[in-house]
Amino acid sequence: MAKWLVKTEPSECGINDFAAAPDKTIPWDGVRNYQARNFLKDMAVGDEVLVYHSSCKDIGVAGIVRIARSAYPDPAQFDPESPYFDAKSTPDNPRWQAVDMMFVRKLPRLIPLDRIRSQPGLDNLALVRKGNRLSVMPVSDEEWQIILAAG
DNA sequence: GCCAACGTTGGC
DNA sequence: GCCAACGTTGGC
Repeated sequence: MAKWLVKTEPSECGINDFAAAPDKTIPWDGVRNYQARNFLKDMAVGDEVLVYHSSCKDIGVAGIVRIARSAYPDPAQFDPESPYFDAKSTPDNPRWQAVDMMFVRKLPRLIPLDRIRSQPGLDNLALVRKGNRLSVMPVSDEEWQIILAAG
């Protein structure tokens, strides 16, 4: 079972939104980067995902969710009203994918980015590499352990 | 708010 | 196919 990390702005959709509706699936949509999209396609039901809060006051890993539905065409790409609309995408040949996620748990304390940065063994994790903007990334079992142990 | 780093676009 | 210009990301 693979493991992942996703970045999100908590003002948009953070761990608290999952915690507030623990029995509901929440679509993870709006990813508009090809590399991230390809990782979404690799996600399988049951995979666990670290939820990382970015562009906010408390930056870091805030909780864990899991994949409830594997990749399907992101409906937002077909909606002209949506900020995620993509005129070059068609239902026959959709560019962008979404998955559904579900709450697992909130960490007792957020694991701040600088804590994660200071751990040895995370050199291959895109999150801590300089200038990295990838918003969906794989996390190895070892990296997963290191990150959670830092909390 | 600043700005470095990045991905994408589009002219050539 | 190259690459400059542009818009966005995201930490600080």
